[in-house]
Amino acid sequence: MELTDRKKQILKVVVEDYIQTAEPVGSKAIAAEMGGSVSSATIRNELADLVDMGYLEQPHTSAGRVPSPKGYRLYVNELMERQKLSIAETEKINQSLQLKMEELDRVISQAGRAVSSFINYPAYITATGKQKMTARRFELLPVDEHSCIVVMMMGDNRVKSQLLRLQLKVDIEQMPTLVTLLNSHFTGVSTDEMNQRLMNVAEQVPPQLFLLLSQTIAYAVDVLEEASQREIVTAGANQLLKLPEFRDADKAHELMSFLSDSKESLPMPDDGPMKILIGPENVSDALKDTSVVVASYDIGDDMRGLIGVVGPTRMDYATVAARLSGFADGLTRLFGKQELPPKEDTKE
Amino acid sequence: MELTDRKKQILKVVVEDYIQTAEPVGSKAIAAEMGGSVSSATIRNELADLVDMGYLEQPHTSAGRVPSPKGYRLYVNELMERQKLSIAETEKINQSLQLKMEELDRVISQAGRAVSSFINYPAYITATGKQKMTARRFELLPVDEHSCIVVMMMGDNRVKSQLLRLQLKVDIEQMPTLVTLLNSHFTGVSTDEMNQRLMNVAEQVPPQLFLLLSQTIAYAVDVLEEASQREIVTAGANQLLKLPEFRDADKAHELMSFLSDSKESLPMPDDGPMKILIGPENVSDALKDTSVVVASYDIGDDMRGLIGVVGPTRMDYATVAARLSGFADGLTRLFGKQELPPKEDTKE
DNA sequence: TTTAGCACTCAAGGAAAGAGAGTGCTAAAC
DNA sequence: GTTTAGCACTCTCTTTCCTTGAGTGCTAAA
Repeated sequence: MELTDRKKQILKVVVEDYIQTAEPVGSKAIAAEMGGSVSSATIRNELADLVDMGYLEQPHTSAGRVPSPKGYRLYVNELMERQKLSIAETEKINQSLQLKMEELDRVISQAGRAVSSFINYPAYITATGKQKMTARRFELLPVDEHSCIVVMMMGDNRVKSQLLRLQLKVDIEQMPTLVTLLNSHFTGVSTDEMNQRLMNVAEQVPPQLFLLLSQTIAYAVDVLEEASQREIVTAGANQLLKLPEFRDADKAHELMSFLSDSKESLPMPDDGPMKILIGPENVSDALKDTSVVVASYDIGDDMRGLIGVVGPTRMDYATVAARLSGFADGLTRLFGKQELPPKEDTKE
Repeated sequence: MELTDRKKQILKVVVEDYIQTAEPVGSKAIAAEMGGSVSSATIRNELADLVDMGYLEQPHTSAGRVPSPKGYRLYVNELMERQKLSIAETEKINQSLQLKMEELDRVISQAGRAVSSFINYPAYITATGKQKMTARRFELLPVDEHSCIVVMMMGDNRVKSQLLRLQLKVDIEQMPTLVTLLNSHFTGVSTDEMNQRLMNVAEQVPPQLFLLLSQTIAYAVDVLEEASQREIVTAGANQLLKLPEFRDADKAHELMSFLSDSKESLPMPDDGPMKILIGPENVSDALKDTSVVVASYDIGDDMRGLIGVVGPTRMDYATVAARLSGFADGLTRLFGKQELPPKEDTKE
């Protein structure tokens, strides 16, 4: 059977109507929406065809039609009109991204909340480095006999620091030696390699310095490993409860638990600026009845973030896609503008 | 009318039964649970009295009895047997607090999740300084001509640092002057005062240094203000959906939105190690039908944290109280052990 | 003061009936 | 061949009514 233009148009109407009302769409309503150029009986014939072809489903014999995942897919690929954001909306997005440039994590979690509250679905957000994070530079600042501050600059120019308590007193004069050693042997290499090298220099360094050295490396390894593992933040899960498809507490609970406990299995496509996954296209079982829209944004050169929203398959794809890519652009701009000064290597 | 011992015992049975089943408790069940020493008819008489006295309520004429807030209050104050944690439970709590001592924020949010998942109710957690945070020491590390790292140690010995981009080139030789200035004029004072002093020194400092100085102070003010404002983390809101009193999506949504949006109005008592607020004893409207149990824990000398759980008035107060104080103790121990080295002032 | 007995109340659950939305099919019209 | 009007049919949803059963309140006796 052929998918005529009229069939497509009807499909479009069904999808858009159903997205709004969450109620099966009847032939009469479709006829009305199409301007009365054809009668409801004609529509009925077409609808029957569309059901046969798998684009629509019928909850029961005497109900209207509901789009199938295949129907949504066609809609998203061909029928949907790409929406443009209104100036007001763009304005609002940018406003909600007027974040002080603090720590990356914090910015991200705030952005996640902003996305969720603007799109009205639960959102998740993450920043992932394309490669393992390494240290670029170390510095030790003596505080007193018992403690010193370790400062580490990472590959992405973020700086982390902490107070270290010294187990053994260390002569302040020896600090520079240690810093030189740190910067020459422990920068630009993986955490495994750092541990390795620590072992290697063990004998060349006086014991009380070695203790401090290994504390420093332990700290560095911790921070680096945490930084290179993607942290996923979710926000706005409670938005689900407003949707008719999640009025059932069990369903809502299942999805919300998934969102808060098993974030790792949320879709993380590694290509393209935006991806839409409809119902069964999702791998995770918990998402089989939901759709996910994910967009990516850039953080400097070698990092990349993802923002996604999760909603019912009956999702307003056009609006969500438009807004989400608005946010992605906003974040790209945000990071491009303020962070990551020119990347000259500064190892001495 | 007098509150005889038997009445109290009956009240206790009603509360404990209702806590478990969430169903109104009938006279027959109570009689059975009391060992058959009295008949259900006698219980009925007593129940009628307890209703008159306001300790119990009757959903409708022919239903069993349900504790009123006043009844819960009496139960919590007098009747409840303080539970001790089993060794296994203590073990489990300590295990879940085996957190690497990273940034305070991160520890706290992880602890919040642990609390929630161990107690099975939504939890909130916060760390609040008793006083405004101040800077204790500054350091500037030149990176290259365009940037330097600012390191600041705060009053609680936490260290924060960030890369600053310089608008104007700064002579490296001049840095020490600036550091001395920072440490002599901008440590130990409020952020307002810092801004004030910045204005005062404006004329005594060469312009290109002043720019860097003001960037540094701006960063410091940001960090300090953020550190002294209580951040409240909530976790496990989805636990609500398992409870029969929140099967209704609207109710659940209302409370969950409150928990995620208006955290500031969660109960934050400033005295005593533990506080239990039952139903209408809560100030916030959104919590009028729920109970809150809050415990406090210590972080070093001048900071103090709060963990609370939110649940239905029908909450297993004995267990929750025991577990929560187990967590509070665990956190106190955690912070006492690792953080905050001896507090000698190290300003030069 | 306690208890047995009994009539009474009320929510919850199920069956039956009616309403309404929408379909599928047929036969006529274009 | 396609479109349309007409009509019987199907199925859900809502309402109503009835039944059931847990639990009470009251009375009178122990």
